[in-house]
Amino acid sequence: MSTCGSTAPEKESGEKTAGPRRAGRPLDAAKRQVIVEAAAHLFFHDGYAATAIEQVAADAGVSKVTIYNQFGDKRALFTAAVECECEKMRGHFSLETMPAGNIRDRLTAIGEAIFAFLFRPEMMQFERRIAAETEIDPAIGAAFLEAGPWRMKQGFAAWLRHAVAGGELAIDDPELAAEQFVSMCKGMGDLECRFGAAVTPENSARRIAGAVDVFLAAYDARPQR
Amino acid sequence: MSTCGSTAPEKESGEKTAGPRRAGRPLDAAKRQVIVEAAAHLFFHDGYAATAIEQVAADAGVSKVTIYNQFGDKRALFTAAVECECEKMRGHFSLETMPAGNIRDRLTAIGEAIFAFLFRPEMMQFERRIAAETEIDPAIGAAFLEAGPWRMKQGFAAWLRHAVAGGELAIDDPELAAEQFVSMCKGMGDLECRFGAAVTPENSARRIAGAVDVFLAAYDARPQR
DNA sequence: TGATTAGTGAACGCAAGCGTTTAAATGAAC
DNA sequence: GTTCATTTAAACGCTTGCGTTCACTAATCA
Repeated sequence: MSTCGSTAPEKESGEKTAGPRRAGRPLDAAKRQVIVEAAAHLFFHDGYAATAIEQVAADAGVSKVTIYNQFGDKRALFTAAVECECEKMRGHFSLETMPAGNIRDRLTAIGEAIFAFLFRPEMMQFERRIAAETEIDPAIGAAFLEAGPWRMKQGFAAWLRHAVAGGELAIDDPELAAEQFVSMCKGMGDLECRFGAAVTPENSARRIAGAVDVFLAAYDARPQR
Repeated sequence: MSTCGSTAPEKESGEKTAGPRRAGRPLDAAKRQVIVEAAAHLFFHDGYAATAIEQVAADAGVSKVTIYNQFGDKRALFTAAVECECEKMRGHFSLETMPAGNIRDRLTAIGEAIFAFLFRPEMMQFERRIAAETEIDPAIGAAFLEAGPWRMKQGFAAWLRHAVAGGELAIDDPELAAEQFVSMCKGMGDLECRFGAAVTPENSARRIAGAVDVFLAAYDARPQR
């Protein structure tokens, strides 16, 4: 459980501008946290429009007025939920703990890890919602790209650079190569998932194996034959 | 302008079941067509929830009651709009008219055509909407996959098989290879577009060129060196 | 202790929008 | 020409849900 929201950067829009010190009872940070958590769950499960503030209040065990007190309006609450989720995402994925082995096995493991991470139902839901809301507020989409895909791409590109330095791979443009590998792993599974078709484990395995094959055909520094 | 809707298959839900012949004034097929057209525009531009039936009626130059007469309710109208759009899509993309040249140039041309087709703003909008509504009605997503991505994949796989038969490419699994090529062409441009980031022509060109390079490294039947 | 602010629960005002109804006009079939 | 269903315009009922107000209680600062 992360602490996003409890130390939120005090935006001016709608939220009370907390000066050096205010008289009277302070805002309850714990409640704020519970509210954001409940809101995130509902927003990303049911959608923005389909989520009623009253329901968020009920789930959070809090009065509706408290929500308006803390966030100002529904959009601000949604933004806070997105920030919270992005914050969680930042910590979630890392390539540090990948197993050893030859380059082929390691790539396969990475492909599987990426796949497992991206294709979780919650992640698909989250992506769908963010995409829908990006039209209304582009900053939401930008925050997601920064926290998720771009960050991941940089991490994987760094990993590839390391393998290049070690003489295992020969890559001119690691960023591009990173995109290519991840894209091939996803293949059409991406679309199928988003549009409600079942993605079978066999298909996924085939895609990952195929991605490794093609990737190594292009970038292996010491081909087997 | 296609004629989708005017010869709709007379679903039982909400729509009048037209037997062999009914007495009185028949439903106006031309109006039905105009309504679907207007509805599609609004639904895919503003979203399902944000589209008011009254607005559809106004845009179509038709009474609201006529819409309820023809379609029954809002969801049925949306479904009709999706079917109409899918029908249009079926005719739109073909690889028949690709230019001649060596395999490298032809692949590049195909990559560019695919890219141009998929990244049109209307297409991105359409995809977003369909994804959002798939949760409510999975049949909508399935219809889209059938009419769009899967169809396209089959077409491209057939093209690849042809190139294999001609001795230009060496591919075991053309369906998988088709996915890989298209996925690499899209790269992260897909995500960036969906989440509101600008996709520069330079990046797109780089992705397509990179896709061709990697694809040929893996599948070229007669490598240059 | 007293001022100030947050939290609660209930009620309200208000706007949007779906789907229906009415009464009159239109148009196709027989 | 009669018959019957569709079309139209306007109005209505109804639901949902945002955001606010009120009276009251609880917590914190000075």
